[in-house]
Amino acid sequence: MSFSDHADPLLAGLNEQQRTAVVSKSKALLIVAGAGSGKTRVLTHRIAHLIRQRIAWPSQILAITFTNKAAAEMRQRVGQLLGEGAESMWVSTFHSACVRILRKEAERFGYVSGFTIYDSADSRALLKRLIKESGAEAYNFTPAAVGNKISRLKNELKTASDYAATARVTDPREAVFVELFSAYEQELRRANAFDFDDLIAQTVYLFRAFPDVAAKYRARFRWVLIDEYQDTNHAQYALVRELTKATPADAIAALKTPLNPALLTPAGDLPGAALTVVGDSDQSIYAFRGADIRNIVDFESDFSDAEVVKLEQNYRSTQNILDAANAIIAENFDRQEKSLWTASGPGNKIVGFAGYSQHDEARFVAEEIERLHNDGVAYGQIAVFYRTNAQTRALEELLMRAAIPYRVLGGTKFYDRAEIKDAIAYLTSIVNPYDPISWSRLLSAPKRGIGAVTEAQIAVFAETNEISYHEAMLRCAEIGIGAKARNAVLSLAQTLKQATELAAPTAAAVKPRPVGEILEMILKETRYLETLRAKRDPQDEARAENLEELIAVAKEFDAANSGGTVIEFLTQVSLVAAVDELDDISGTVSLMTLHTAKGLEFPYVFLTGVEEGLLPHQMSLNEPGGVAEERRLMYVGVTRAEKQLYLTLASTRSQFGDIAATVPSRFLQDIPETLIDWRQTPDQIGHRCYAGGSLQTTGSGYGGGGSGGGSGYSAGQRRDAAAADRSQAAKWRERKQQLTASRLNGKQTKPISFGTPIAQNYNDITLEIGDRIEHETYGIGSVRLITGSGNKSVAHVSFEEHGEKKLLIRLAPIIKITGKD
DNA sequence: CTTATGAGTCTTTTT
DNA sequence: GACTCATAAG
Repeated sequence: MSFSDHADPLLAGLNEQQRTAVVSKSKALLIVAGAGSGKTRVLTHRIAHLIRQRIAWPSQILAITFTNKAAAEMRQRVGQLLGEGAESMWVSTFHSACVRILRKEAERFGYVSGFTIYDSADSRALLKRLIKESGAEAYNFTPAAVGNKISRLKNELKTASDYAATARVTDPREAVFVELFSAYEQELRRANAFDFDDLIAQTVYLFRAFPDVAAKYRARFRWVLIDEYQDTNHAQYALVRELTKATPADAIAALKTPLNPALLTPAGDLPGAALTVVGDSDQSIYAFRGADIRNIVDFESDFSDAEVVKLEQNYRSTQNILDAANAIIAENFDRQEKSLWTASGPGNKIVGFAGYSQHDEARFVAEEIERLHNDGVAYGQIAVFYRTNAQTRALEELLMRAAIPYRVLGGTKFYDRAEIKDAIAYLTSIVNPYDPISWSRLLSAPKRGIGAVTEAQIAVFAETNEISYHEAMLRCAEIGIGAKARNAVLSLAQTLKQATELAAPTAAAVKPRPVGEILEMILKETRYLETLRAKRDPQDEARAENLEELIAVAKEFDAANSGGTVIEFLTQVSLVAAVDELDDISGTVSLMTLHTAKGLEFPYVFLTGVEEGLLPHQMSLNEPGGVAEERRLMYVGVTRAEKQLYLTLASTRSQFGDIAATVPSRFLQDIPETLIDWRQTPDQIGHRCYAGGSLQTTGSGYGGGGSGGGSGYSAGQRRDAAAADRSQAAKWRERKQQLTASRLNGKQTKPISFGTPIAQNYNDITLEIGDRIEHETYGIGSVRLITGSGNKSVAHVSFEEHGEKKLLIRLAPIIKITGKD
């Protein structure tokens, strides 16, 4: 501690670089912050410093973080440093900030402030309809694929007409895609809805189309700070540029409300805001979402007077962990040289463990956690990471068996559950009765005798008369719907009307009711909870409980936001991220994907599934830069650990009941051997085991990818395996066949409920036209036609009592009685 | 119109 | 293996 600490308590305990970053007055500041280098601390202290020194008012600060959780934390920490005055700062994610701006300015460009935010499921539902309507199925378009492409384009700030201008119109597929894209844009607008990507892109368009709006926000936000800058995409980058641009004098003069003259230059211009970005290109892991690493790499050339501060001292991990992390990331060639170091000593070696199967791996994790816990480590200090959500199954199973309290972050999110989406659809529809997605969803939740036909009739009526779906329902007598359906529609319409009245009373003097109350009223009137409870299924009981939980969430919201509207509640709900759920981790082990883990730290970290095909993931291998990104992902995972890191893998991994041998991750080999203390090495359990005997059950042809020799394959089989390995598509085909085969085998060994003769011939008969067969339920019939081949052969059988049926020969419960008559 | 069943499809990461 | 989709039966 030097004596200058006394000059400014905000600088106390900071190192040289950190201080430089905190006090910098640069208009453009890049803080290159290695993992664990205290960047959150630097950011919060920088903001506090700006305010404390009267360089900025709190209201002039816009700080963008990656998650709402991080935002809340930052606001709280700044508040702590200052004692007060942090309320008027904007601290939020890109998405939340944009929603706030859009809600305020929506009317300017034909939207309503109560617009709906479509999540990816909503977008897909809309696209599905559009694909069907346009007949694009013929071109093999799937909602997911179209959605991804549209998302990519929107992240590049390309509209449908932009794209149409560059697309090869001669390609019919391209032409159809352009159609879909523009239909999608139109439908969103008509529904008064934005998708996730729109939130950013439309804000950029808003600023570009309405200079006075842009000027207003530029004048307000004089200090813009962006965290995790390496994960910004082009649209976000453009947004930052728009916000921090200088504004010419004539645009200022055009403003309705004049600006504080102190902000302007003598010539009357508004200079650009000061921009601080924090990031680490080694931790860029969202390229699949359009994140462009160049945003951070090119920062210095983007802003000619940029100052760069590098934070390389790590305060989080032991040297052993850092050495491993450095060794892993050093293999990425196009990076800026940076090496983390710590003063905290080598610490424990990394513990490695290779299990026989994912269960074995999970068992090790569970046992080790138990051991740690017995040694006095709190569960909340332990985290388990994995590459894919599917890996949670084995982990959860073993943790549960060991009675270890755990919590899965992300995964099947609360708000993704069907019953929750149903309830949310009601609220959404109340706020935005023009939104077809939520309306269509609530129609049959719960089932009330309104089917596809009735729905389509009402929808058409609403759309042709340009009225809301609610209004169309009220007027359903004009449509000519059957009496039974009509009653259901009318009663639902009444409920919606009542709810709308509660949420937004027509009389100005009446105050809106709290969200929890409205939700309860809807669930009561629609008898949704009642219907669920009436069923015997325990799953439905769980659903009812989830709804109760949602009501509790709504009431919590009401309590925390007095006078909070349904719109605000919905906004909050639609923008929650996985980590935002991480409020109380004190008593539980945390399970999460490597992506979710970014920005977090834990004393004890298990990084599981360190295998080829998983980390790096199979899917990344064909993508340009894919493996480099996977490497960064591994780096992120490793650097989350403070005290102790575990790296685990399994020599076989089964997905979908099909067991495959695995190969240790290439990243593992980059870590110096001396850093790892193997409890069980991959060699100990390696390929010998795989080659030993399990091959019979997994079948031939799937042994490629390095499992190599030593097996009982014939030369021909091995050649087959190699050939299959050569092409991805062939591999998939091969694998699918095995899957089918293994299922059939499984069935054969199980006791079969119907007559034994059928069981014996279950999956291995050949049929010809004219054969007579007996089916378990259809009885006797004769084969009229055979289509398809191999496993997929289908017999068209005409049954004596049930007419003609198509049966998959391998699967159908049939027995051949006689040959041709 | 709803529900049950069988077949077919897709498996990376997420604001 | 989980989920969706299409189809047939209730």
